[in-house]
Amino acid sequence: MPILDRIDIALLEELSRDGALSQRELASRVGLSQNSCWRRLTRLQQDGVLKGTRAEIDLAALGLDLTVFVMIRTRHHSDEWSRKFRTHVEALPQVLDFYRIGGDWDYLVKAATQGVAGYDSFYQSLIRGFDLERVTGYFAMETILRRPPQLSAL
Amino acid sequence: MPILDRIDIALLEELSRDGALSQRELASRVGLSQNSCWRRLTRLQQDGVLKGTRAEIDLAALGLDLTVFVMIRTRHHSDEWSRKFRTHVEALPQVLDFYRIGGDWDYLVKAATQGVAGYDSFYQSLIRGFDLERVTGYFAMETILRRPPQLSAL
DNA sequence: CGTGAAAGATGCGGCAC
DNA sequence: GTGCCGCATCTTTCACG
Repeated sequence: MPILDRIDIALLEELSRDGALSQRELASRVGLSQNSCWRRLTRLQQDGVLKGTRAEIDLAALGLDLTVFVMIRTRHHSDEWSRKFRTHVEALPQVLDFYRIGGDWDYLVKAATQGVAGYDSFYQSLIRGFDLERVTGYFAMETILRRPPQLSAL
Repeated sequence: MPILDRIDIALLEELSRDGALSQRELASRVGLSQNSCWRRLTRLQQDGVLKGTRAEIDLAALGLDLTVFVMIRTRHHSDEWSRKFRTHVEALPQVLDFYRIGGDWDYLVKAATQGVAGYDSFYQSLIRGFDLERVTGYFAMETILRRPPQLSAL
């Protein structure tokens, strides 16, 4: 685990808020010269702490206005069934995140669909051909908060 | 809702995979001149489709190695209680996402903590002072997939 | 939509401390 | 480890076809 000082933390927080910051702007915000800042950045990238930058897209503006969390319980736990199911889920374009979880469910899927109609067709594709014990979708009625990690938690 | 052609979609997909792409590289990938590409980008930004770019940080490399989804049901639904609860949750640094959801729960919180011990102290802070009917945390045993929106779904 | 051009901003790296 | 400085490259904005 790499050792990070306060300046590294500050760098990461700034970049996780705005990945398009110029190195000069970034350097002045964290109180470094542009060059030192650049060297820290390359180090953080090599250490694998910074894993790249992505543009954020407004899904609702594209019609993908429903976010849904789908909890799934299955009766099958063989490697082969599991592998097939993963391949099936990954092939569904509406899927954003896919976790194997503990507790009284097996999988959690986060998906974005075009309204409830889009969810229904997604749901049909999801369960087709797979023997699932229970599937429940929770619709996001309101996104209260969505933010990058607060490294002050460390 | 803005109208997007195939080139816009391709632009958005490229940038959602790598927000640090230079405009030259981006232009050549989608088959445009660098100048046209720039004009489309500024349009997409003004339309609010592109909402900025963020660096992605490897949480596990910082010790935040446990991702947990917390489902919450409450007995209180007044505006005032709701406002206080939201303020309380937003103040917890471990919180990444916070949704109000439908179905048999009221809220869903996604959080990152330092192991199970970190989750326990997060849980204690979360419930302190609030009368919650039921709180259940689902640990992510494995992150199978995490990806930007697949605009081919449109 | 493409081309060409020009000004200013930026990244990267060498160098000295 | 830090800051200073310069060059090559890139972004951004024109005018024009």
